[in-house]
Amino acid sequence: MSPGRPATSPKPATTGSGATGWTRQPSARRRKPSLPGGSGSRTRDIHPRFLARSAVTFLRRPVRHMAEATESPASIQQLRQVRLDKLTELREAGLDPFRNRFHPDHTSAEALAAYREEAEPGEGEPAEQPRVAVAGRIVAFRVMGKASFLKLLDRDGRIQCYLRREEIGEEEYRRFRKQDLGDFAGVEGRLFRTKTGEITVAAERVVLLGKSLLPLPEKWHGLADEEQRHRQRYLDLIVNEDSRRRFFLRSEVIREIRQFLWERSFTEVETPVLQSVSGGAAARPFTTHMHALGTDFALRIALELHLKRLLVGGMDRVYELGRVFRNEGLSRRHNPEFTMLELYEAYSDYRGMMELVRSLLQRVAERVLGTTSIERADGTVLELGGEWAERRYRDLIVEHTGEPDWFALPSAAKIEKARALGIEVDAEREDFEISNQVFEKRIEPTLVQPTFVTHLPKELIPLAKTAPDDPESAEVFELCINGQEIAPAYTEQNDPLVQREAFARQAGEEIQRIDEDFLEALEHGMPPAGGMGIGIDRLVLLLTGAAHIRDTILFPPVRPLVPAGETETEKGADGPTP
RNA sequence: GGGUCGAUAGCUCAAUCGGUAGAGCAGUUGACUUUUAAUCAAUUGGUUCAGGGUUCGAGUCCCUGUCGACCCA
Repeated sequence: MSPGRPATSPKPATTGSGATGWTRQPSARRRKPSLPGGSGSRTRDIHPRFLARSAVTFLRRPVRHMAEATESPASIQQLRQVRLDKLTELREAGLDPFRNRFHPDHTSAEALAAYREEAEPGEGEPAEQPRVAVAGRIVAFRVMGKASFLKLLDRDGRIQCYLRREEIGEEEYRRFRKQDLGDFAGVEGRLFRTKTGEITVAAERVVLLGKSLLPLPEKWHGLADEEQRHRQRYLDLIVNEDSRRRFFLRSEVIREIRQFLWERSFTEVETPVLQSVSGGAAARPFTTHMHALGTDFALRIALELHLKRLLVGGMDRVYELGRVFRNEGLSRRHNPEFTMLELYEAYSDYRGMMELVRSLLQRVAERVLGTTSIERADGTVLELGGEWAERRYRDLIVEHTGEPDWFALPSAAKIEKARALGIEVDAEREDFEISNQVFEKRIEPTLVQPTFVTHLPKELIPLAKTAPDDPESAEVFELCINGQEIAPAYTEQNDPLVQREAFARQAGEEIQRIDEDFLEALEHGMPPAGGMGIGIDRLVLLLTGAAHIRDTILFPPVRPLVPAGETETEKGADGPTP
């Protein structure tokens, strides 16, 4: 009986016909019978999990299909088999398809820059161009009879190489024509300019450095499937130039930030990711268990409380650039795991932070993009240069609600007004929460050019000092750019008694979540300070105009690929979360 | 959680009214010594996400499920 196939199948298996080696003997029949061949070992030696999207569909199938693994993606197995055969041929010819030693002395960009324009041939002067050794992945391969062109991709980009049979020898040339897209190769030769003007390496030697067994995605359209781009980011990086550039840029942004803070005498530190009380922000933490101490821990949701302990300890200018975790929703602008910069400067305040964040962002944009003007996809230009606007939170609310006495209105009137603005507010909300809904939904999206929004209601910000000129407000700002919050900054609260009260108000019933250890640190005395945070992922989003925060994260979270039926136990073990 | 849309060859995508599942790239074979999305000729490759239903006949219509994208909460 044909396994897994109903007896009434419209395509009855043709018995025996699949027993020959299907990869080497493509027969004349146009349509293969249902089983690709009896060579189970050939298809079983790679788990289908590794076979791109076919893995997704394969693994979602009912378990009974697992028995028929040999029936799984035939075509990709054939492509792979062809490359395996080439690998064997190479080895039989005494060549190592994964050889170790090749030392490129130029990257692609360095090689292109090394070309000497003044040594162009003509004028009776023979071309005398530098000899270079480059290495990379073959991403284009054009064979034209006795000569071939190929393009190598390395960290700087692409460089073209030109191979002539006459130059590298018949045997070597024949071998090289068997090279596949995706293989790594090293090329040595002199630079020249082709008649279409491209600077190219005229190969004198070509070395295979690493064979690839699986095909690259399509060269022109790249990899389009969003999920696959995240699961197999390495493929995305190879074929999608935008993505490649964005991640190198992200690294440069971080380097410039470190450099800037170094110049301003900040000390970089690392504080614990695992914390017994995760504070410093209002967010649901991820929880875990430490066996050694027999205690539950939470992953940090902010860096703040530990960095302030360091202010107490005398590290006057301190920062951390690290991952924080918030067990909340995923969206275009939110990822549960993200990278944050937090810095604290003793004897500074929110005004000092304004100067610092503006200098920092202007410097980063200038160094990384070469300009402080950023054009969005819709044509709007974000201008980071010059001075930035400064608005009070209350003034913005009054302006946008058209209600001069907004803050004097009773709750019911506020809710009614908010609903009239199309904001859903439930009746249980406190007054400051209603106002903040208006701010987040209606005002923030309008703040496209850099704007410091200052004097937020102090209920929102328990870790900042009260503004001397406005007892209802905290002495803070939120920097908004491109319609979203980029950086909050405070004049930090250093009065331990006021801090304790604010924590108690915020914690309400959950009094056990107050970080007593932090309060004790404050009681030893903390210098006055300004503090600030910047979401690095959002900053990269802003600088690159990426559509989604996931596009700024190399490996964003994805649902694990697990064969159907294996997830049940895990679900059971974890239990439902309240 | 709700709504909308989607899943077809390794990749990017077609498939008219429900009537023989196709193309380009990649692969294979051949031609070609300055190409560049090289070109030309031939050719391999399919569980149309899964399960059920309607029908003489389903990639297409209906139901259920899985996964994903977007919008909303």
